[in-house]
Amino acid sequence: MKYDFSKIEKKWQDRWDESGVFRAKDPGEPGSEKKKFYALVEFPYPSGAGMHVGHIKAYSGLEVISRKRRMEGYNVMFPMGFDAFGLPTENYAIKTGMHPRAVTDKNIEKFTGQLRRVGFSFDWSRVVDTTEEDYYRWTQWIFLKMFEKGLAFRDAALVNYCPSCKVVLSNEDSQGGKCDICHSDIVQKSKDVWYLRITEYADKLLNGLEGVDYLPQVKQQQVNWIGRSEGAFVNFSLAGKDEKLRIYTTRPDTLFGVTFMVMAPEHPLIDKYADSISNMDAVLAYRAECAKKTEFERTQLVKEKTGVKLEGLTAVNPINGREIPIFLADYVMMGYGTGAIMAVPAHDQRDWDFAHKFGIDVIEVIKGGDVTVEAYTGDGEMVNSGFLNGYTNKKDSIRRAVEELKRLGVGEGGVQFKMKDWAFNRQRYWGEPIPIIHCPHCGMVPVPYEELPLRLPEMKEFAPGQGGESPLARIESYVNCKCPKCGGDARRETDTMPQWAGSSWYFLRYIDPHNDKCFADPEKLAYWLPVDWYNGGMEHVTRHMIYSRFWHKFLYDLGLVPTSEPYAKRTAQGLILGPDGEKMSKSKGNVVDPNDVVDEYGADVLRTYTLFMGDYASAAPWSDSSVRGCKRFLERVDDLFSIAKGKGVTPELETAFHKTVKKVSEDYEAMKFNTAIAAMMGLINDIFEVGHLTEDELVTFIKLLCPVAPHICEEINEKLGNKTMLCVSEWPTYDEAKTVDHTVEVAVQINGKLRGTIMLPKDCPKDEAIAAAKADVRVIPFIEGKTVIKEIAVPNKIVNIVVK
RNA sequence: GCCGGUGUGGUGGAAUAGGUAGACACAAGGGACUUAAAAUCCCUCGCCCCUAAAAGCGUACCGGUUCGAGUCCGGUCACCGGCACCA
Repeated sequence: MKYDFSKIEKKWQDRWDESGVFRAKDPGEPGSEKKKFYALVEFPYPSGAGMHVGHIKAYSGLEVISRKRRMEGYNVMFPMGFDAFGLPTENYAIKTGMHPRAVTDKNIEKFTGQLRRVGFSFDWSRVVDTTEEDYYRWTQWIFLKMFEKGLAFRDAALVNYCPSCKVVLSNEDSQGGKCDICHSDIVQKSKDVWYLRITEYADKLLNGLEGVDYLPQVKQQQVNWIGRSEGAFVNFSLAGKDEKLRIYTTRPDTLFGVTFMVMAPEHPLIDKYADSISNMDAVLAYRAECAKKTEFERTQLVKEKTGVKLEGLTAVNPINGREIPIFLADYVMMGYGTGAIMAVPAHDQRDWDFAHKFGIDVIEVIKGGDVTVEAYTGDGEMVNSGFLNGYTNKKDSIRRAVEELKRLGVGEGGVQFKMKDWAFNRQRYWGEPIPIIHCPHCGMVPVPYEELPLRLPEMKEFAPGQGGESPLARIESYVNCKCPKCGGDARRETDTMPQWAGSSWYFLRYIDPHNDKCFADPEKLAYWLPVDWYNGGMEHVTRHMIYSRFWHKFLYDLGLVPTSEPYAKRTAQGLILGPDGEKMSKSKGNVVDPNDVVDEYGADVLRTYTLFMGDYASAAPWSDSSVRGCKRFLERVDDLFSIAKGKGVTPELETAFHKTVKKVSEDYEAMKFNTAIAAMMGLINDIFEVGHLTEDELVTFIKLLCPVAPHICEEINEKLGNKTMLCVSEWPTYDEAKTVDHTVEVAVQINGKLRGTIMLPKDCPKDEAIAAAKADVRVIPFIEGKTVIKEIAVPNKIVNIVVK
């Protein structure tokens, strides 16, 4: 007997909507006295292709948790929105001649339709769209706060530039030397760019990880991204000059092994002492050559070291007075540390390679390897190192070296981070305008807060300008303005913000999405924060999560949000691969559209399958035939109604029910949805074997299943005559004592090999279990005529008899 | 190269304070019902073996610890993710 899913799914979606059961209650409203639970999923980028089933899986996890929490009596907020600024929309708009606004609206409508059909329990009254004026007004507002505090600043820099998209990209966006959006090669270009000083929060971002419940891999990735290293700054003097060459090292205890210095080709001291450098031509040529390479090429390739020696300029080791040569080499970067290093070829492979090529001395200072063959990077006894000789512990020798540097006044301990400041501007139309005015007299002047939002002006042609100019620069009426400070003629900043901006604080706006006085009411923030559980993809745990944690911590320091961390817990779902086992993509033609699945099988089947297909955190390929298995399961659930009679319990099923309630309750919490569903499948198999169950038991069953397949469960509940909707009824409980069987099957092993099984009463004493095992007909042949050496009995599990 | 993860039937995957490997599904094969098909129901389903039982072999590979190892330890290989000349 098949149920008409298209009819009942629409019916229940409408009822949930009309009754407002999924609306989160703000402080003061009836219902807000309950404990709050804020579940957050990463809001989608509304692309023209629409959603694929991977989105559904990403939201289904916390959908189940949210529905369970409501049944457990929580006031739940589970919101949804759209991260809609960005290049794909703009590129599509340029291609088709549509306006990005129209494209965005159309895509959001499509996404909303897809989401609605799946029956998610989102609070649709809180939808945010990062491209709406009411939203980006506050994105700009937060930016101005950062500007006010000196965290948003402008600086000339070599930037990653994408010649195809005609934009400047952050390092994060140009990983691998390729543009993140169009995958063309990045080139280096000098330009004035906006930065957010995220490095100022490096320590806070790192330390904050101690107090949050993130998946260990998530934490580890963030730690690596921030990349804190402890070491020392050392000042080498330039021979014959009153000048210091400052370097950073993580191994100040290897100072006696320094045989040369390396500076980044762009190092400013080179220009300052150009007169002293006799081979300046070669130096400049080398520098020009390096400028052609991207940072990726400089750092990525395992290539032969290149470099050039500075003739006429040498450095002096402050610890032993030794005069050493200075080289330029592109393996040293201006952007990390001080742009110069002390080279210890005996104990750093890069330095060793370089020394080997240029015929420089190698001095061993740590025993343990053969430094004539390769660098030795392990631990060992310090040698050839003056006051450090004899140290064997790395920590101790470093501490001693730092003390000595300090005493001599030539250096001090210090910390470096791998994380760089965040390049924050794009020369594109479809983004938040940066609300800054450039005045020839007053410099950079913020647009007054009361004039926000600074609206994105209307344009017909918004293709980027030549040479990386923002299209906004072409609108005279926009560019030309008066300085808010002095009233004189001024020019407006024409760059826009990157897509990461809007997603850095959206979880705050959900809390109070319609507020026009501030980004969110403090009382509401105090009630809802922090986000109790945030789920999303592993690909966002460094960039998006670190950026948003940075914004949140900034707002916390201003006293504008009540918690220092935005997210109390973070989990991640795995991808859904195409049926061919490849990552789903339009070009491969292996994308599965949730609408097609809903049309053919219904939303409940789609939801069940995305959760049943495998471990939630792992990638798994889509399988059409496996979807049919979930359909059969739900049809069998529907069939339960016809065999449910009377009240009370079915004795044969009682233990199975208690076990299943326990298992499903626990598995949902651990996001082990696949085994939870398997347990319910197992139970339904048991029920059909018995042939009947009670109405009470059926209610328990559909309550367990309803977070996964809510429509069919609500329908059955109604057919049973229950007036309260299942989604607001109480989560079932179980009796721990009734989850255990009275007789258990115990395995019998002889010498560790399974030879039989025996049924024993639960908690049967060891000696009785062993006696029973020995008496088993299948076991007797294996012990007859042999000497028993040892007998092991694990209660309710196993008996192992060792014989000889 | 470094860091992290994974490796289990034809397939997706279960099972780790060490204790009956393959739960739950999918696919496949056989049967029932049907004029027939679909749907549904029943049976079989790691390998070896003509079949069945028994025995033997099986959780990437090699070795170790243990009464007992998918699980712990050492080594090897493969794949996936992240970072990458980071001083």
